[in-house]
Amino acid sequence: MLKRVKRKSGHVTLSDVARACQLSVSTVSIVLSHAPLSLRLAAATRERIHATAMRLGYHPDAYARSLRNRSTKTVGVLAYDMSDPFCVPVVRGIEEGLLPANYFSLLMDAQTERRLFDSSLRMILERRAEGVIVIASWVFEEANLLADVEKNHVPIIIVGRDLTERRIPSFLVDNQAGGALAMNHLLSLGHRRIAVIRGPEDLFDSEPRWKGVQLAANRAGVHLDPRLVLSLSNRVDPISGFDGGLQLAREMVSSAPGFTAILAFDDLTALGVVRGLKKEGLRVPEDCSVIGFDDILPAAVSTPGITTIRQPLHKMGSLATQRLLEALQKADRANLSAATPDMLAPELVVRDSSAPPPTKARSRSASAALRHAPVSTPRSTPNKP
Amino acid sequence: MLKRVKRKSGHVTLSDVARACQLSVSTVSIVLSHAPLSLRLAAATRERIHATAMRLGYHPDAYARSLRNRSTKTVGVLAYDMSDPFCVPVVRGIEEGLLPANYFSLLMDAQTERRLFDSSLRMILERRAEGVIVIASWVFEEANLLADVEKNHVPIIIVGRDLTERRIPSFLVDNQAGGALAMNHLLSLGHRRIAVIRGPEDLFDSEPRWKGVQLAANRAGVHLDPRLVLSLSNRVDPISGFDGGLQLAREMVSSAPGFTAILAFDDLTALGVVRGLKKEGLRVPEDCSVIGFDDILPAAVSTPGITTIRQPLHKMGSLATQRLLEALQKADRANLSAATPDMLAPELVVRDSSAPPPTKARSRSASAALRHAPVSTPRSTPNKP
DNA sequence: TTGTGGACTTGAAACGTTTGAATAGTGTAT
DNA sequence: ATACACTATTCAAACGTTTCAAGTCCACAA
Repeated sequence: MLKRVKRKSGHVTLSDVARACQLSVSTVSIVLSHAPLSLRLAAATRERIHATAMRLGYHPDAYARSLRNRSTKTVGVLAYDMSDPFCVPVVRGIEEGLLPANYFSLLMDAQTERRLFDSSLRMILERRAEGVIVIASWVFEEANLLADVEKNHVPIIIVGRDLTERRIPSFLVDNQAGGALAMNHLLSLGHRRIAVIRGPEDLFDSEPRWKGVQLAANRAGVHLDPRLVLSLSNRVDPISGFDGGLQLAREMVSSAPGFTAILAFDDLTALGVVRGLKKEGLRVPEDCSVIGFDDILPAAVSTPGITTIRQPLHKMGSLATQRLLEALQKADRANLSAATPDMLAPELVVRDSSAPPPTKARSRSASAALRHAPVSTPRSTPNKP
Repeated sequence: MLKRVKRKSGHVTLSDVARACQLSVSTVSIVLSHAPLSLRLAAATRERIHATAMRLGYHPDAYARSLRNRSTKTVGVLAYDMSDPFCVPVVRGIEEGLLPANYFSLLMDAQTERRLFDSSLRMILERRAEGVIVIASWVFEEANLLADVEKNHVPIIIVGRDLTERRIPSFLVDNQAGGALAMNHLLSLGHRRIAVIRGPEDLFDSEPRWKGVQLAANRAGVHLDPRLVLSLSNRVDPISGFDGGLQLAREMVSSAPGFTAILAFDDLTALGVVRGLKKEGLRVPEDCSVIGFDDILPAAVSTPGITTIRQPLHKMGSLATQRLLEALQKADRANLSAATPDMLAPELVVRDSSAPPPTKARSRSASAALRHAPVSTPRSTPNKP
């Protein structure tokens, strides 16, 4: 039985090891932290110290160590909502970037709550993260905490949203290019009467994506029927897009049928659309094609697999990390700043939810189209091809 | 312009605030930490201190504070893989339990890698978490680090796996009941020729789930054709079940057709099965019903929605947290221990992937069944109903 | 004996907090 | 005047580390 001194915390400390070895704390520290001095120590002593530390289950106190070293090797990661499948690959990308640099991620989940966003950021600051990566998709208010981040000279980077207006380096997908990519895919399959479900207003991505969609349509001389352009309402939680897509798809089928494809704001919306179309008796892709955006897991594993525009989420995370680490490398720790966002190229992923439009003869959708709304006549535009 | 002393770290400290206020560090600390003594201080002073702290963007150093207070208010959460949709709700449940208690979660993602599991646990220990919750689904080796956890008197709890053999409190779903629930659902719909896809051997859940399935089948006097009982191979990553389900479903259709339902090990497997059946020209649920297990997001948003056995993931997380917090409340910090696992009741969630078996007259599946393998004759069993 | 130098080990200060004990300042009753 | 009781503020030590400067030994050369 060990004689057990009344202890404050249950943790084994350096001095516990030192006592057990009959050596000073300094010596033990030198050995266990592999300081250069340890080479000057008798090999036998080193051995004894290591053995004892292992036997007692010693683990250095990161808090004391960081205090002394003035370095925490920690990067705060503030995700807006970990239950959004969007966040997961980004976080993974960040962690994989951090690992080889021996940095450690302090992951906070804001759960789409403003209050939590603030307290998480405060936490990150208090825990002395050397840098912060924010994964933000919804438009968060001018958090005055961001000012505190700057006052404390903590470099910050944002993923998924453009905040270069505040000179914060931003990594995001090129939404406009993505919107165009999606539209062009449908056009190239031969679709002309295309419904669009735009994102909610409070989401940064909505506008540029829609712009890309319009641009591509205009360029091809395809008219977008206003009755077939609806918007999701502001989201309350990450998967509300599903219900939105389901609802809006059904509405469109009854109010303005005859479209042969739906371009949805994101994958969850697209999945909702598929469900809605099914309820209305339409098959995907035979009667109506569907395309999403993001390429999250559910899009890949549902049947039919959802054709979508992939955001390089993993890459966004790892690039942001790269950038942050570079800044941390520099001794001066100057605040990062950037004038233009880093826009990553989206990528079309063709799965089974998109196909050429039904031939008029045998499709329910196409016959409806003929009945209510003739295919718009292509117009040539001044744009280059 | 502030005169700026050459500073080691960019962080604003108590003494910065003290200097700016012309007060001592103690005074400032007393006020900013809302110590009882602060009531004895002049209101004006308090005011001045708060204002200055805010102006400078002061945030207390959690490291120094924890060091001094010997309390980190931190619980380590070690998830086996955050890209598995299984983990996300559990973590959410944990965080929601921790929040009101003013505890803070230190989330580590082991990414299904043994090496990372170890280093994450070490990290958690070094960061002086007061307790640990491990979300483990695959069988991890006798991590000797777990011994260190005990040596340091850190209570530990496991979610998703029974480790009471090592006296570690365990929260998990009652897999056997779940397996039976799934089978009974299919039976009650009228299915008699049912295929089963068992989980991989290295997954703890596989065995009890299968046992429940068998039990329910026996009780109903339904024979399970060995050709229709296949196992997933050991998983390399969380979504490998999808490919497995896809593959095995196709194999079964060609090698032993005629079944009217597939009971899949988990939701991703079920989603794979749906895809596989589709490829073989079978419709779900018209030609073949499919049931999964877990109730993860993709199961809910795919079309048809996957009928599944819901694990109360959120609840598992919050119950584990409750239990841990109770232990932390007690001053003695005795190691937790438990002799029997807490098994939570699973819940049947009926969606659109399950339906009564096709009537023989018009179904492809049924005609195949008749051709190759007649429906097994029900046998009565000695079991009670 | 007295250095001298090497090999090995330790003392002490500092990191940013908190907190019980101590100090200065100010009336007020003796 | 002195003691007393406030009020408002500060001192100093400690938490567990790391690291530089400074020990202590001891063998061996002078």
